[in-house]
Amino acid sequence: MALKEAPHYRQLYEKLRKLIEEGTFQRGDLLPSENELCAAHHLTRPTVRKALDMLVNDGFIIRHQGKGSIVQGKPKGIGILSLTGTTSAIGQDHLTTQIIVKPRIQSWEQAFGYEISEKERSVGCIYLERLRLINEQPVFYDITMIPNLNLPRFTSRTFDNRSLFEILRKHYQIEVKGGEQKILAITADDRIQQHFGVKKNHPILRLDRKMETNRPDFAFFSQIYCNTSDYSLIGRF
Amino acid sequence: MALKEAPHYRQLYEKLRKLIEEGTFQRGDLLPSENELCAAHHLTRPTVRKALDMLVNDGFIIRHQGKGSIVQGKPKGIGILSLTGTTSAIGQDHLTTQIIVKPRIQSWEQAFGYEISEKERSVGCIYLERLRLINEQPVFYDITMIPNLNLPRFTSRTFDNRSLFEILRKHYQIEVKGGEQKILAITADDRIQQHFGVKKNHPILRLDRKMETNRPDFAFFSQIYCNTSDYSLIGRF
DNA sequence: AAGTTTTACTTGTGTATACAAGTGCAAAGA
DNA sequence: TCTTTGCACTTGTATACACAAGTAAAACTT
Repeated sequence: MALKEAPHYRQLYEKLRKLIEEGTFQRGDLLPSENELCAAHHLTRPTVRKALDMLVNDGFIIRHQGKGSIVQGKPKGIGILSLTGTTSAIGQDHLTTQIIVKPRIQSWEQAFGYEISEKERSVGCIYLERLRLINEQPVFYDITMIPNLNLPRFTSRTFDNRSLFEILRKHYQIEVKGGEQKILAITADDRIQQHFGVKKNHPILRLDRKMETNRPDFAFFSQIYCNTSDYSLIGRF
Repeated sequence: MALKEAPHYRQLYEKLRKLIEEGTFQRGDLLPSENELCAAHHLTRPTVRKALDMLVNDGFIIRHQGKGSIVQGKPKGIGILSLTGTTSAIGQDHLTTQIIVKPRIQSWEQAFGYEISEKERSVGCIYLERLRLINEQPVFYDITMIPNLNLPRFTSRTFDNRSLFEILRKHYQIEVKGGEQKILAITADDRIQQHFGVKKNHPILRLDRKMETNRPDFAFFSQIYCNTSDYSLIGRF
């Protein structure tokens, strides 16, 4: 069962996306024109335009008629983790991750209010808890549950420096395409108070999320507690 | 200065969107096939597909190869977190709006932490405050600031039943295409305590948003307080 | 030198066509 | 009767082309 090759427009999208993420194209740069991309990749304009449309949708570029495609840079926050704080931009340097509960396989009946299928229930889930610190200050506490389906060696991987999304992308070709989320404000309970070092009644943001992926029947779930007193969440919609 | 007609794919998108919003097409229904839409509207498939692509992006339909375009209904509970505006959140029946500060023109220097241009500053902004209730229970309090640019008769319009987004769409052909937001959890201050009828230290969700529109240099701003104790925000990302 | 027009680029919209690939059902076969 | 095949439908991908419309700079005119 050979993997079918991705369509051309998707391949081009991936290439360009990578070039932007790696910084070859910087914010404010002009992408090669559509016709140049056509020639370079032996494609026709509608195909090239489809790839560019995807980049627009994902916030990597904007286009101006008569001018060209202008690079915006990596979109901030498609999976939460972009923040803005009193201290300005946060490079990944200042972000550290502590694994509170190492990835382990366990049973589950549901996931943060989201229903799971019979199959997902029967295979169990990969469960982990992480604490994220920015400048040594705890900001996120997240609990993740992933159906234990075709993820070899997952529990033995390291999560220290990379985001979960990136690991899924690189090693398993799983791309988060979107999802559903509930957001609410709560007060910290005992456990969260401890992790965040805050007092009773401290306001905390909670996100319950279902992440949908490029695999049609594969989704996973997270519950995330955020201390937003110094770093608020930012994102695009 | 005649208004230029919208492109065909956009017109078709509007038509289909309306049919879905009005309930002519219900969740689970199949839309007419692409070829049928071509014949009915005298368009070619690429044009029709572009309209359908937009409906997919906005969550109104999904498509299955070999089957057809399946109506999803109005994008879910989203309200605040997607482009459709708050009125589609619950079903308009249970949602009422009280205008706390009627739309008025006033000066501004900035908008909830977002920078504004010199021109925007000089023309002033349309300012309004609204309280939204779900089943007679106050849930949202929002402050909106809109640059006072080419919006005739705006301050005299009624906001009772329609969302702000819809008014901008219908009367000014302004469509919110996306935006940026900051989300944080806070505790209710005196004013919010009063509006929501909650105690001190009650956790409240606050969103500071910049809304970008189809007009390149036109954006507006909202700050939204949400009492999420009974209704949590639902959204897609 | 300053203003205007032209020109050569860019992206935006739209048509016409072809074939691939998934779905569901009806007809033909065992 | 049950299974398989085939067909008619659907959406997915891709080519090739044409013209509209916005942008910027070169070329021309005054």
